Parts: sequence; structure tokens; C-alpha cells
Amino acid sequence: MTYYHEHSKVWLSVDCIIFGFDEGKLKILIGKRQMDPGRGEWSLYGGFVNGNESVDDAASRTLYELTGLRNLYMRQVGAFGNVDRDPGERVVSIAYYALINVKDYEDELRREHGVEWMDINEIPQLYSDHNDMVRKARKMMQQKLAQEPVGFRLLPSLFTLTQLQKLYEAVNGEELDKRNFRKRIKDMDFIEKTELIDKTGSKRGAYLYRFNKRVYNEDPTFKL
Amino acid sequence: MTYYHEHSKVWLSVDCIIFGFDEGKLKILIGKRQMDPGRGEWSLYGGFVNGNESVDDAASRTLYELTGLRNLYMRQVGAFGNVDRDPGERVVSIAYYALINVKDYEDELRREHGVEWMDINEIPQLYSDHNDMVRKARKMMQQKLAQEPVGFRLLPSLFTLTQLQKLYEAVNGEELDKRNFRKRIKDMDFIEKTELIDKTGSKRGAYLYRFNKRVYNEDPTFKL
DNA sequence: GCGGTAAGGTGTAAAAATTACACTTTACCG
DNA sequence: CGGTAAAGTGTAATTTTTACACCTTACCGC
Repeated sequence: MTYYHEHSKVWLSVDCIIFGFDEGKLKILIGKRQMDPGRGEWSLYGGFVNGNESVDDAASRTLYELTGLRNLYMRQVGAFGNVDRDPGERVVSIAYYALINVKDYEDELRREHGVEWMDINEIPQLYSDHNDMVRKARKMMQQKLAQEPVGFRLLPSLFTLTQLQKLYEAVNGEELDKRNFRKRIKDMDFIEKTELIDKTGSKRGAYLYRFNKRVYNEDPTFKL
Repeated sequence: MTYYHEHSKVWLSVDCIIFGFDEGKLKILIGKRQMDPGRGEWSLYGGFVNGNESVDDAASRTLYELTGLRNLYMRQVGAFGNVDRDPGERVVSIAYYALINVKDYEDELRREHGVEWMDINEIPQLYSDHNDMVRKARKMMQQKLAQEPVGFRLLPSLFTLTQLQKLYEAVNGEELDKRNFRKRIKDMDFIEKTELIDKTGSKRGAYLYRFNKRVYNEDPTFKL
């Protein structure tokens, strides 16, 4: 029947660290567990890996269940496999982080799932080893954003330079010089200025910019 | 009995990408599979995760089985979970990379396990998704070596500056300027010059250096 | 014992990247 | 029509990075 019968099987789950950027703050989605074990504790949103899907697919599906969004930017954080990480059974979990534009997430769907946006710097104690997952995800995401232009996934497709700057400040936890920041952006051909103006953020209004993936792919150089 | 009974369990394995530095080249340990499925194909060394051990522990144990060495520098690469990655059964594998000093590995033990050192740039096609694991491990390891002084794990505890430079050249696949390299090393207080001289590499002999972990921990700053 | 050889070891100047820093413009609001 | 609050803009100093060539040393073989 099998080559491996002498070894024991485990349950596999996925847990999602979903990053959003709102009100100038970096946030993630967490909710209170609605099932045992750990009912009532703050927790990441997760799910189980089915027999007929890859682990990546399970993560995509779980993200879709929660947000109604597909093709999110998503990366694996790693496997968390301490023996007693789940109080009841042996469950190994693969953590993934995802970047979403908060505005794309319908608030009703969010409430249905009982999750909310919480400031990354004010995360309470979470179920099991979820705090470890969040820490590692944040570190990886921070590094990724410094090396590749994926921060746009956290913003609307049109954004102002101030928004972009605030995003990077929130992610890295440090303020940036406005002029130096804008100088760097100007050097990146794949960040295109449009003729559109956003007036929600100021009386004067600010030019809206857009990320041009095609241009980036021609010369994928990025460093902030 | 369980909360999760409606989901299916999977086998969990670990696979090891073991890096070594020898003859000026970066190498990893691979061997020909001695069991089905995939008998005879080149493969990473791996093993199964037991019910009573964490995934990290399984990796440590597997590394110990193969090398006889404990407390190796080891980091998780990630979970590989395509449905059909194992031809027979559903097996999800967690890959780890490790850094070892080739001289610490007894050659007899190596031969017993039927593994050999292969140049990282000449890795043949490997069993299943092992080439993906190697690629990702190499990228992660490369990045780690640029950010933290862990390259020493690939060298004897006493090493010459030329050895160290060759190591970084092999890891990054590019030559470095000798004077600039040595200038940088001199700025790192935790790389200590000893009075000992190595005469195996040249007629003149070269000073041996040593990594001082304590000094590094006092001021953990590193950038190559 | 001496000339060849092959790796060890050393400093400086030019170029590039990064940082620090302050005032004007604009349009809404009361 | 004055106050306000965010948008937008350039330059000089500093630091970091790069490029580059020659002398030293000890062994080896003749």
C-alpha cells in the first residue's frame, strides 16, 4: 500500500498574516477564535490543507474564503511544527503572508468572518504560536518591500507620493526625508505620474502616481 | 477524539541542503536514492518527521544521522507541498539548509550514507522538487551570509583572509578586490587576527584569523 | 646560494551614493 | 482675504564605494 507506513501522519493547516495599510498604519487581520481549542482567543485566520490541493493552493483558497479576493500577493513564511503547538492534536501549520489593499476588502465580508484590522504594533497575545508567525512574517515582508516594488499591493492602484512615503515609514518604523524620498522615486521609471489629482488628502491636491509593471519588468531594479 | 477529523492527514518529511566549502568551491551533499520511489535518482538527504518531535528537531536529527554532527547552523527553507511531489503518497516536505565545515565530516560516515559533495553550480537533476529546494536554499543562504557573519560555519575555526575571501566569492559567484575586502574585514572587531600562521596555502604563510562570537554579540553589526 | 615562483600583504585618490536641510505654492475654509 | 495645512522643489557636505599596482616573503629547484 505505501512506502512510508511506519511513520505517523499529521494534520496540516495554513495560517494567514494579511497585511493592510490604513490611516497611515500597517495592520493585519485577526479575529477571535470561534472554535475549540482556543475559543475566544485572538488568532490569525487559517484553514486546513485538503488532500487534493497543494499547500500554496490551500493558502490561496483560505485567503479567498476570508477576503473574496484572488491573486493576492502572497508568500510563504514557513512551517511551524512544534509538537504541542496545537493543544489537542498534532497539527503543523504553514504560515503565509499576503498584501492587500484595504479598500478592496468589503467590510461586510470582514465582519461576517469576525476579523478586524489591528495595528501591527499593538498585536495582543495570540493563539498558540501565532505571534511567532506574525513576527517572522513582518520581518520577511519588511525585507521584501526593501528589495522589490510590492508595496503597491497595499495601496490603491493610484496613489500619491505622500501615501507611498507614509507606507514605507509605517513598514520600516522610521521617518523618511520627503525630498530624498521623492528624489528616489523620480529615478524609478516604473512609478508613473498621472495627470490625475487627489484632493482628499489636502486642499491643494496631489498628483496621483501609478506602478507600471511592464516597465518594471524591462529593468527590474529597485532599492529604497 | 479530535476536532479535525473531517480533514486528511499527510506525511511530513524534512530534506536537507547541506552546504560545505571545499577546494574553493561551494558544495552541497547529495546522494543516489536507495529506496523507492525514485531509486537511483540524485537526491537530497532527508527523513520523516516523527510524532514525538518538532519539525526542527526532525531536521536536527536527520542532520545528525547523516553527519554525526550536532548544533549545526541550520535554517528552515520552507515547506514544499505540491500534491504530486511524491509519486506515491501525499508527502509534504520541509526543507532546511545547514552550514558545515567539510573537515568536520568524517569521510567514512559520508561514504556509508552514499552521499558526496557536489559543486553547487553543477547540480544534476534531482528527485522530485529537490532542485527547487536547492535554489531557494541557496538564495536564502546567500542573503544570510551578506547580513550576518555565519560564513565562518563553513570554515575551520582558524582561517586565513584568503580563504574567507574565496568563500564569499564562491557564495556570491563574483570576484572581490583583495584590498577592499581586507579593508572591510579590518573594520570588524570580531574577526581577530591570531599569531598563528598557516603555511599550507603558500610558501610565505598567512596569518590565521578567528571569529569571536562574544565580541560580535556586543555590537552585532555586519555588512559585506 | 640564488633566481624563479606564487601567495601574502598594503594605501590612496576618484567617483558615487547618501544625508541634511528650508522655503514657496496652492486651494480651501471661516 | 488671512490662516492653514499639505504639496512640491535643489544644493552642498559627508560618507561610502570603487578602482588600481607594487613590494614582501619563503620555499623550491637548479
